This record gives sequence, structure tokens and C-alpha cells, in this order.
Amino acid sequence: MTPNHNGKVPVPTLERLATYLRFLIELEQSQVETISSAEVERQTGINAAQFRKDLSYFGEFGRPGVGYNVQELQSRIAKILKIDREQRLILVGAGNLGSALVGYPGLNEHGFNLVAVFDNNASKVGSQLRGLEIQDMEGIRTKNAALQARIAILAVPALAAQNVVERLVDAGIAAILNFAPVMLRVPNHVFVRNVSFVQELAVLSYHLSGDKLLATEDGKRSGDFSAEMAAFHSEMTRTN
Amino acid sequence: MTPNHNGKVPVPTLERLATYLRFLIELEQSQVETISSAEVERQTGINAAQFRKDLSYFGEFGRPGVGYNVQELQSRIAKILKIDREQRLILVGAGNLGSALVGYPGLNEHGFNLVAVFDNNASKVGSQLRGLEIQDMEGIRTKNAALQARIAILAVPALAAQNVVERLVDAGIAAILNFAPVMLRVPNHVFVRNVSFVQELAVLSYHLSGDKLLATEDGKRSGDFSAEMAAFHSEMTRTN
DNA sequence: GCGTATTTGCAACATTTTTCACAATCCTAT
DNA sequence: ATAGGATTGTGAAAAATGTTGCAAATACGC
Repeated sequence: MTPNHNGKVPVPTLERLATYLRFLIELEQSQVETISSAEVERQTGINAAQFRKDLSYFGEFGRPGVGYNVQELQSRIAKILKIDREQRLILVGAGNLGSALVGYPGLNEHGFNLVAVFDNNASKVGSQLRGLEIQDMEGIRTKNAALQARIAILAVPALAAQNVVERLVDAGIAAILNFAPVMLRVPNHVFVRNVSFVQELAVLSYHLSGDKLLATEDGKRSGDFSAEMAAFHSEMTRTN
Repeated sequence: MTPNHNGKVPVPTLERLATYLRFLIELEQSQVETISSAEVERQTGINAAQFRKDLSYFGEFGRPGVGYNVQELQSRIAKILKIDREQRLILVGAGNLGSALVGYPGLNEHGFNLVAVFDNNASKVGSQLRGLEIQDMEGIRTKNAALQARIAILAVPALAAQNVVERLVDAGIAAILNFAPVMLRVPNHVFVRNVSFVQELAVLSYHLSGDKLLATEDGKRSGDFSAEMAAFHSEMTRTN
């Protein structure tokens, strides 16, 4: 149940745990009762031994010769990630991105409950955002003492970010999902995960070949490309 | 100029490269001309040797005893990441998230140019999204042969994602920024980066302690906590 | 010019993460 | 009951990533 290891779990393991959870929920909806690590590899692309080792940080989950019970594994991973209970979030920054996040259905589906929206822009304060009133940052400490949210989504401009973070930490926030394109300075007990679209796009951009024409209207391509696509399509039709 | 190494650059290095770029642009705007790796460490938190090693994959950039020319380094990293030129993007999925991304100013600022928006929802097709007409996926191959975009942002529901991806690949897309909560199957020449908010939140959630009260209205906390916060604040005031 | 201060690039070392390999365990069929 | 096939959990090897230490290069004061 609780980690039987010395406490240090690799971050990549935690990231994959969330992937497994998503996958297991899908399986559950398809009425699959049991799954083996080999089948997980086939369907997610994650190495079977990796899957087993990731789980091994937290105890034993499967039965040799049988596999894993989908429902049980799903609920145990949810417990490990502490999303079996309600997790309250606050959002700071009601711009484009922040507004989109408020409407993202995946949050509630995974037990995350957005309980308040803050913004420093006086023209926004007081208006509604999908049922939540946008509040001034002023007094966030008192407000969050009541709300008891421990996770904040930070979607403010880069220049405002560090200042906001210090107020969030003061208000008892211990985990921050940072969309602002800056490195935040936080005390040791506070965890930050950065999300940067342009950073992701830049990594993709790097991998692009210098070639100009990857697709032509008449469908002609290089020999290598055609062969690879054929392989891809046959794999697709096999897998489905 | 071009990589003087055997071609394999660690992905973490590429991710940091994008961070350096962001940071260098900031420095440039503050009229800083030269910076040392030690100063990079101080300001970004990334180890100085890490910074030097990351750069070393692509050649020599600095002068011993002096440091790095901010402007030159900035432009060389941009070239490495291939964002010195215009990179055309297409967006698939004009829902909440997709719409927010269209309005994200950071895209243009970094040379990414969103040239088309696609959606399968007939009720959306034809309407405008910040100056771009939402188009039907039908005929995307022909349309992209003209647009010549090689990167796609995928912001469609999970169930639709794999189907859409196959059509994107067919249309010549070679890199996908995937917001759909599923693992995509793609041919080898196509690169995918996944962005999942709930996954990020889950990792944060894991790190939260079981304690209920992290902040109280009257400001009382545990001794450890107070000490750490004091250290944080003194560091903050020193750094600024 | 010469010694001293810096600071890079890189090779060697250390750590972290992934993969391999296999004994131990469990189910099924006979 | 026992044999046989499947599958887990995990120590050990391998690969990837990060850090340290230092020679070589540069600038600057004297």
C-alpha cells in the first residue's frame, strides 16, 4: 500500500504512472479485467520491464502467470498519486490560457477541482469565468486558508510570475503548475512543473529535416518514405 | 555551425536549449552583451557545466576568460533549433484548448506561424478563429501541400486522435504536439511530444504531504516550515 | 611582456534510468 | 498431484545523463 522503498521514486516513473492510470481507465471502460505487462507494452509502447519496475517502487500489484487486475491497479495507482481523493486547485491568471484551462473537462474527470480563479487585472476582477468569480490576488492568503487548496496553476505573464509565486507560497500553496515562460524560485518544500508550448515546439522543430517537400499534391515521395509508410499502415491495420 | 558530433543529442539537452534561448532573449532585451556559464547557473538554476556541455554538442560558442556573446549565442541556438526561420504550424481541433492556443502570443514571438485551423465538427467549420477560417479535415492533404506546414498541434478528443494523426501524417506532417490524452502510433519519421496537464498535476499531487493544514489564517506553522520560508525570503531579497 | 584572474571545453568520473535475465509464483489441464 | 506454460518481481548489466576537475585560452593590471 504505502511505498515499501526508501522513498526516492524517479520522476520519470511518476510521469509514467500517470500514463498507466489513463490507460487503465480506458481498459476499464472496455471491460477488460486483467492485463499483463507484455500487453501494456504492446498497447502503450512502454517497455514491459519498465512497467513492472515502476510499480515495484510501491509494492506488489500483479500475480505471476496471470497479470494485473485492471480495476485494482487503477485504484492503487490513483491512491499513490493522491488523486483518489479530491484535489483542490486554484488558477492564477484569467487570460486566454487560464480561461481555456477552466473549461478543460479532464480536470474534474481526474479528481481535480478548480475552486477559485485569481487575477490582478482590475478589469477582470468580479466577472465570471464558467461559474467562478475572478478574484483579486489581494487577500489570497486569507481566502486560501478557507479553500485549503495546495496546488496552483500559474498562467500569468512572465514578468508577473515570480511575484505571484511568492504570494502563493505564502498562502500555503505547495505545488505549482507553471505556464509562465520563466524559471521560478521557490522554497524547497514547494514543487514546480513547467509547461512550455514553445519549448515543446522547439524540440519538435529541431528534429525536422532540412527538406522542403515532405508531401506533394500528386502523392510522389521518396522510396524510403513510401516503404516506411507502408509498414506503418500495415501495423495500424494489424493493431486495430 | 552544424553539429560536429555524431548526431545523437540528448532530448534533455534540446529542452534546455529552448530554455537558454528564452533566457538569452531576455538578456538581450536588457542590453546584456556577454554572459558566463557561472552567471547562467546563478540566474536559471541550471548547472554551469551542464550548460557548457549542452552547447558542446553543437560546436564552440564561448571565449575562455570572457564568456558568451549573448546575441551570437541566441542566434546560433535559434538556428540549431531551426526556429531562426519561419516554422508553419497547423492546428487540429478548435475546442477550448485549441482556441486558446490560437491566441497565444508566444507562438509568433518565437517564429512559429499558425497558418490553418482544422476541425471535423461541421458546426464549427467556416467560422472564424482570430482571423483564421476553421476548415474541414477533408482535403487536408491537398491543402497542406500548398501550406507546407510540417508541424501540427493536435487538440482533439482522445477518441478522435489516432484517426486524425494518420491523416496528418498522410498530409506530410512530420512533428506533432499532442494534447490528446492518448499515446499516438506514428511511423518512425514522425516525432511526437505529449503535453498532458492532468499528468503534470498528478506528479505534483504525488509530492504533496498528507498533512491537511499547510496554511492557517493566523499564520502559525511548524518550526521547520517557518525556518525554510525565512531562508527562502532572504535568498529572494538577496537575488533581486 | 609577465603574472594573475577568469572562464571555456572536454575527459574522466558519478549518478540515474532503462533494459535484461531469470528464479519464484501461479493457473490449467490432465 | 503433477507437468507445462505464462507472467511477475527484482538483482545485475547496460545505457543515458549529469557533475567534477583541470589544461588551455583569454583578458587585464602592472
